[in-house]
Amino acid sequence: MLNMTETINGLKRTNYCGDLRKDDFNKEIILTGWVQRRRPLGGLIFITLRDRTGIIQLVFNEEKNKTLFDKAYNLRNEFIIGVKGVVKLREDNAKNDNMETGDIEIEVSELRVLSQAENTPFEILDNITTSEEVRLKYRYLDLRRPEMQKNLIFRHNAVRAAREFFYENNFIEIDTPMLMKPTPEGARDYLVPSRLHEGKFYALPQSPQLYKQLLMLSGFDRYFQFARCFRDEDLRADRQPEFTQIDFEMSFVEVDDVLDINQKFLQYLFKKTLNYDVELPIQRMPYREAMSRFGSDKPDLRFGFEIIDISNNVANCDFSVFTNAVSNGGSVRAINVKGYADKFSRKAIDSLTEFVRGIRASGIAWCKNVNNEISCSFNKFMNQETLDDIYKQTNFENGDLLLIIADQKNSIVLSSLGALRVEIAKRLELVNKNEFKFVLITEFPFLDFDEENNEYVAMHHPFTSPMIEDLEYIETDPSRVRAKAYDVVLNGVELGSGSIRISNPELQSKMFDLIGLTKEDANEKFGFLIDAFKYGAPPHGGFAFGVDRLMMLMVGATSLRDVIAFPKVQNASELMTNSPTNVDNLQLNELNISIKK
RNA sequence: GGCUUUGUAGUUCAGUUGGUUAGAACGCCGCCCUGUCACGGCGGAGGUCGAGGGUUCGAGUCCCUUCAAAGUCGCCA
Repeated sequence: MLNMTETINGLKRTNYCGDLRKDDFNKEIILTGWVQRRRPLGGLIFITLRDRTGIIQLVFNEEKNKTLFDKAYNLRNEFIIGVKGVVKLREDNAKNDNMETGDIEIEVSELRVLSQAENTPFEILDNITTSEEVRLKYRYLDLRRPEMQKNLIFRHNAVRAAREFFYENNFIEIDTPMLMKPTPEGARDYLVPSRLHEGKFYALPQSPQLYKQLLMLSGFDRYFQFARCFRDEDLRADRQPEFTQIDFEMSFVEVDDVLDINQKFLQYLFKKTLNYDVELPIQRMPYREAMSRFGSDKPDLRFGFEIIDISNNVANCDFSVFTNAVSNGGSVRAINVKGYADKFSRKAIDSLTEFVRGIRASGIAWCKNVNNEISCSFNKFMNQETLDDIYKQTNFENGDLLLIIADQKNSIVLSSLGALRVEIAKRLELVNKNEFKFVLITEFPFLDFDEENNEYVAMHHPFTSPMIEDLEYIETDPSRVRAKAYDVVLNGVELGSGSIRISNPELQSKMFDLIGLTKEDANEKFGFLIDAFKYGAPPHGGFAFGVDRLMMLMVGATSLRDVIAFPKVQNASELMTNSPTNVDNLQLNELNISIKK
């Protein structure tokens, strides 16, 4: 086996496979690449050669060179070869219109086998049906597939465009530490034990938040960074424990300035990489409006089915499910699946009910109008007048399906209807991957009430500035206070978030106070920041985009794993290297760590 | 931590109320083939049915435990 492999000495590549065209005919060229496919036809052998740019056909003719032909006969898929040859035009009847290089082929004069290859566990092709589990175990093979190469090269181009944008807009690129002080608030930290400080730990950054604010205090004015971030929380299709952010911060700005840079960046990026025009200004929507119309702070605006409050219409009917919800502080709300009533059989509605039960709603009440015949799951509980009132309120007409959820908790009504409208759009195949609907969600609540611990927590982070006009409620009605915090949402996915920060030390200590952080706690955790603010802080604010999510949407992938070279799977392990793993006691002893059995 | 789905050849799957030697396609190997490009034709190899235990005369199929993967709720300042 070994003596079959040859060296590359003296064989210097002149071209990439996918770049050659018919204008190159008669040129002598040298190519390197992977054997995509071998097609022997008796005295002729065709080889498709692949590199990162594409594929091209090589041809070997037994009559012209028997030794070379025999060598080519022994090639197999994924062998790595170098060839010298001449570009030939194909006869008209031998052209392949499905191939970029289908007008030409290479008549080979020299062949070197640079590496042999065993049969791969799956074929190196697009449109394979191989499970992700197998693909990830052999990720290095999966990454040979043109689709994956395309995704990662797209990502490279996007990152490059992003850097250009921020350079051109006067941002300074600065790295912040990967080993930093643990922050028990928010997501769980990935901890790193310190050898030199027995029993002490660093944490990997969840975000460079504090450092970037300090850079503003230092006067860098505009900073950005491609920041790797780590959060030890459970995974989702759009959530990896290790991810990349385009992180930036600006001084002497207000909300509008940050949002303006955001939308200009998106416009630049989409134009440069996809040649797609993002129209400015991007629509803005206050948090409260997003929640009441779409039941989500990351609404997908590619389809309708907005949420309609019918609490007032049903408050006095005889259906206790509705009346109980309303009288106990909750609500009854509906979405009108306009024009699709005939797509939802009784069974389909049952499965939607199952779906919402999974998100804590107790069930769905429904009305259906097919061919002007109305069927309704709750009409026996109310008079015609009330029904007509509901129909009018929801614009319920022939062909429509009305789905109603009632609960004593508004949050359950809204979030389940919000999830339901997305699920319905998915089932009706109403979502177009090539359509990009942006929305800027603004005026997030300043505080979030944690029912479990009966306390207020900062919704964004404790350095977020409240809106000045709401400050008067901060003692009397804290939940009413809105923050100068905003998100960018694309097609129902949160692409990133940011805020104007507090730059006044007194306001900052008030905020710590409000979220139940004592002076001592605050000093212990953020003393350096509080100190820093004493020496002067410019007004500042910033933002961070999730690069992985952005790439996922831009290439039309449904999982982050398709735009990350070596991703983690659902339980946060990596199938290829099989990490995390046990470490030997020597390593643990040095760190003074013992594992509890 | 909870819920749902999945696990059978290298890969993707089928496998009936529990019943003979577990099948197909693609891939792989061999032979034939001078214009293929998802080449074609003929022949062949390939299985711990995720693992362990149980019920049974008999288990891929039923039960229990466990492992792995996907989605999701909680969680993600």
